[in-house]
Amino acid sequence: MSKSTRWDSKENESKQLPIYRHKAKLVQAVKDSTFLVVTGETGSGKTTQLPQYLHEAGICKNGKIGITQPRRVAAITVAQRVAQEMQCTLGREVGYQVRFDDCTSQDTVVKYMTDGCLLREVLADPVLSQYSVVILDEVHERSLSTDILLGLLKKVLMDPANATKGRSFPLKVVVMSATLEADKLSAFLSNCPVFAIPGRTFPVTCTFGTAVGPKDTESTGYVKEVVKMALDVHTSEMAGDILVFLTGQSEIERACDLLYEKAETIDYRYDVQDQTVEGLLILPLYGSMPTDQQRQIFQPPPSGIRKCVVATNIAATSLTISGIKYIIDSGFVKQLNHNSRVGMDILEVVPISKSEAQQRAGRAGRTSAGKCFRIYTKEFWEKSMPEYTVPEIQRTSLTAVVLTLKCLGVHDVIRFPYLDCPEERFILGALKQLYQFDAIDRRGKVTRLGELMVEFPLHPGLTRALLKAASLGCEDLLLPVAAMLSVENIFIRPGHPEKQKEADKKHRALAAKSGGTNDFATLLSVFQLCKSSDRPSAWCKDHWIHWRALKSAFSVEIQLKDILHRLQQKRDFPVEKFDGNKSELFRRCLCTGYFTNVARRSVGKVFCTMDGNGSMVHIHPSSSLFDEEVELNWIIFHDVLVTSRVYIRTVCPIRYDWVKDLLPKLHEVDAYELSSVARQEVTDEEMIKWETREAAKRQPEVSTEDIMKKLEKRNDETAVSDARARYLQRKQQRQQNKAL
DNA sequence: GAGCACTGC
Repeated sequence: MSKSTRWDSKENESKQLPIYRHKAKLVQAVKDSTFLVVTGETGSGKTTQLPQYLHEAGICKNGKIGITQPRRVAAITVAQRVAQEMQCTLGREVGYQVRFDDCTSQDTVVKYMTDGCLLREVLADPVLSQYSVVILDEVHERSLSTDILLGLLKKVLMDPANATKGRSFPLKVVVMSATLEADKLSAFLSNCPVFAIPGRTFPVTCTFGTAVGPKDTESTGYVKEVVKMALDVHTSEMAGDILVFLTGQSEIERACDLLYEKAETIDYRYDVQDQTVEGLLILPLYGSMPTDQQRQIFQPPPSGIRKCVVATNIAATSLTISGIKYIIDSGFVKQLNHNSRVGMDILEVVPISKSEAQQRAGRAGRTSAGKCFRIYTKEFWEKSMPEYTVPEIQRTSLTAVVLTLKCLGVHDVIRFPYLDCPEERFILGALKQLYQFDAIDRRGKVTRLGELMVEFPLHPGLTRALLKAASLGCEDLLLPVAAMLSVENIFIRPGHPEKQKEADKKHRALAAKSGGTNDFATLLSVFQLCKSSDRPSAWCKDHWIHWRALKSAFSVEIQLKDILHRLQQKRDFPVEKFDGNKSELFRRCLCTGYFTNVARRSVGKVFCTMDGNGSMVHIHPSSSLFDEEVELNWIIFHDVLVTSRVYIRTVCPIRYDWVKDLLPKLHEVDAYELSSVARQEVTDEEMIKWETREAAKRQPEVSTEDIMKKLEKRNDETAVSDARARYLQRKQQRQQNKAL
């Protein structure tokens, strides 16, 4: 086939897309208004075609067309396809930019990118002077970055003073979403026009089951039910692959084991409805699985064999498997929720939303009509499942977001135009933490340190520790640690008990090599050992270390180092001196970033946090401090894991002296007082009043009683009663100790 | 004495 005919067929293909008939009207609609909402289900062609139409219409003579995607792979693959359709080399007229991979050039006019990348660009150029059109795609997914971009663009463009500032021509914004959220988006963007494009998907019939009722919101019995249903489908439905949705790795492995076991007993002569079906291929799928094993999922099964993929939510949006005709939906998902009261992120299993259930069902109708079997009852659907998934911005810690906004000149972070407002206490919590890290001052203004911090793609605490290390000239200790802590868990723990023992032994040995009492030091040593190894991937395999994760830690470390060196070129980068040994230096730097996560020994392996909540936490058995006998009274920790207990992982022993001056800062500013700072409504009088109160409150050592008083003032009943219960418990314990 | 979904900069 010659090149031109191949392209002709591509062109015909794109002419058959539902969007093609609306080409002229769509281009006109973009020209006519500042904001435009475009809706269309998957398969309408909006992502690949609209940028081409706008390019053809000459809209990019002033500047680029930028299209955001919530995921890297989407940005890359769509750019590849569009470059092919436009017959140009990828990276020239059509390009993409994602973290660690910039495939654009001077000529690039159609630029696909991740939403996070565009947000970074806004930080450097708030009016996006390089762009003539910005298209936000997949807005219904409500990713954190997309939500922030939406608010920023609204704020910039709705204010006529901003619209022309720094720009010589107007910016157009197109917001693309699935049908459901269209009206809400239009209303948000001052009732801008909505352009609806019909989709091109096949019908999926859904049925409800009997296994999970509204009272079973926390049961895990659904694994068995899901397996039963999968076998039922396999034996009674016509040929076509099955996709099962569960919540996590261990659950998936359990389900697969059960399926193998039961599938063996099937007699294909009598048990199976469709006689062309002669076997079942069972495949697990989850994010931390090795990539080559993931690839297997996409290969079509041998003739006569039905494929059954048992997956996490990764199969809902990130990966598309062709040939799926049947969906089995457990109705649950694992979700990370921020709890502002205890200041912790907790990963929990929760019922999915109705819109998410529809999204899952839709995975069966990509190539032909399909069926979706929900194992939960209609009553569960009505009573336990919310209409929509709570957007990320209402579920996560906002510390980094608030700093970003403040650096963009948005001082009033409470009345910022959010599509859905986060709870005020989430914002106040973020402000409090930024203040504790010296990123903002008492009036809520970004400090010099805050300006440096915003440059790093890290959690603010980690950034704080890194900057401290840099000012002391020991950044080489912290850069790898920061990189290791910002990628997925690098320690592999297999399911089988024998291998588990072996992996644990290797991990313990690695910890021992770095002293055996500091998990952060272990991370540093793993990073260094692997990096200096001749065959790093083999080294990882031998030590039960996740090679893919470590590889990305290597890239992150390089990126962080680049950012740091760039900032150090500037004149006023802080420089300090320190006399002491390396281990102390290392741990002191960590303290600067983790003094919000200090805990003191209570009894045995139980520690008590010092953040005002006084929560009881346990050292996780994976920590090298778990079976350490040495006297540890004070520790800092990286994160919390709530399972059968409240566990802290990645732990490091410290001395009270190192944090004693920092600790009062934890109680110095109550979130309530910061609320006025957040709004920038403080008058001088208020400020003086506040300062006086603060001065009165400042005491050499913070006692539990003080924390109690503060909590009571907050009028947060649960917090108070929880804290009181804990306080009484501790008091009792002290008395018992005294008696002994 | 162990249970981490998924993205993204």
